[in-house]
Amino acid sequence: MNVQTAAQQDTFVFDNIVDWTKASADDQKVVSLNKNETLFYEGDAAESIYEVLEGVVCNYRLLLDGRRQILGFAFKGDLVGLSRADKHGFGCEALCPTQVHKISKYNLLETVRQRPEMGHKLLEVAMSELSAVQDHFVILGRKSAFEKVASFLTTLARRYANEGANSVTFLLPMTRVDIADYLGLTIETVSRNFSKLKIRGAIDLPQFTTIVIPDIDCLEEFSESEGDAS
Amino acid sequence: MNVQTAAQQDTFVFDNIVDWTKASADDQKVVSLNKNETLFYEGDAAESIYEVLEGVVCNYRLLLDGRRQILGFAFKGDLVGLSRADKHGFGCEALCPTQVHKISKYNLLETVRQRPEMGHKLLEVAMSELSAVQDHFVILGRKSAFEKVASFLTTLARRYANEGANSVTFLLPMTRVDIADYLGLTIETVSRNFSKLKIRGAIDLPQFTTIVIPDIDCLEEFSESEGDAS
DNA sequence: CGTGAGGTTGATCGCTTTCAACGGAGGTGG
DNA sequence: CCACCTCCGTTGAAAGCGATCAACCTCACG
Repeated sequence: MNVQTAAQQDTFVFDNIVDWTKASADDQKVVSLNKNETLFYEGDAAESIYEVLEGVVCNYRLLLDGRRQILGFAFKGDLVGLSRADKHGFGCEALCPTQVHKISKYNLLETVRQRPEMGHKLLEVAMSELSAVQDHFVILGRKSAFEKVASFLTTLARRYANEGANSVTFLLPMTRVDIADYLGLTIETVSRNFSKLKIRGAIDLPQFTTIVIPDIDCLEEFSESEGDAS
Repeated sequence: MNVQTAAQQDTFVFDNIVDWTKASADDQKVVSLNKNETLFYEGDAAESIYEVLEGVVCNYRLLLDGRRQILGFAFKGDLVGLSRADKHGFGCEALCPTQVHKISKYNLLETVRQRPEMGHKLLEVAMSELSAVQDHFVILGRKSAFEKVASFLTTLARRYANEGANSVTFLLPMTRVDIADYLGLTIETVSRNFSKLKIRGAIDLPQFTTIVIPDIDCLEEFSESEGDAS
């Protein structure tokens, strides 16, 4: 559900869900979404939760005047739509062609009732979410634009990098608008700080969507220590 | 755990916890804290969770250079320290004389294993947390300083107001520093926007810590519609 | 090729921060 | 009892960062 979730946790979550789906019911189905298609809107009845099988979705909230805040991105293996209320508190849409596994909330809760250890695991997923959310608070509330962008790319880099690797190349699944709405910035500011990171050699951008990070540790240093050197 | 939690939910949460504590164990104890005393630090072993019995605490994260982000406030009836990891991901300290109920995490998990419906309730608490967290994201990422302060006071007002009442007077449990660190602002900006709200008649401040809100609905209008009138 | 969406870069504006001075409340000691 | 001090909050002036406005670029697609 959130981009902060570390790679190991993904696997952990994924394993759990596979477990549940095998365990619980047979009315579950796969939903396919194209780029920019909506999985559900804020206010829709929250009858199901979803597991991302392939692709990326984002959760977002809108203000009345159209301002948007992206709450988090959900990658393969992440859960979306977990909510106590009977209505979704946020919208969710695909950033690229995406497949999700639709899981009836009723069945899920039934399973939890019947099999305590499932509830325990689900609780752990929810708690992972809560802790994943906290970096994002610090980023939004207390970091400069430069640090925000560096933090964001560092997190993505660690997600995409192989175990133990310190360099990585990947394709950005989201646009500059999405990044801006996630970090509480404008697209121009995001773009300028991409350039700034490029000038300093922390990243390379052979194409708009291709990110090359030669040294993740180096990039990470920019994420908390305002680029004060000129 | 979070100031966004609505009053009804508090009661709901509180009822649950009372239930658990009766159900589970006998090694639970009450911890008393004075103003500014720490319940636990970021990185401490997370062996217990806490229920606030009286007073207010805040959860916060620090950056290396001392910048602080308050993640949320926890009032009477709220839970603190829920976490999947074995270390606390944030610090927690009292804002005023406070009593908390210390609940061994081990006992809690044992209870959940033995009594599935407890896990279900705990899960609902965690999910309430997640949804409570989302307003805060919008506030931090997409609102102006004026809207942030108005949003904050509106939430507090609804928490302290009697059921159905549209006006309320209460004492702020937190300092301007705390508010600033919660909203991602400086104390000066918080102070200026308190004054701005006062000039517009949305609030009154007979003393520093006394907030008078004659019309909560009116105050709320400022929380999403930038005070564009002069 | 023409067109449009997405991205970058430059110039300027304005909100929030920073720096600084002041004021009130509470506590302590002479 | 009052002078003094410190903490917290407010207010003013100036600086700086990110937003806004605007022009241009790149690429995919018809």
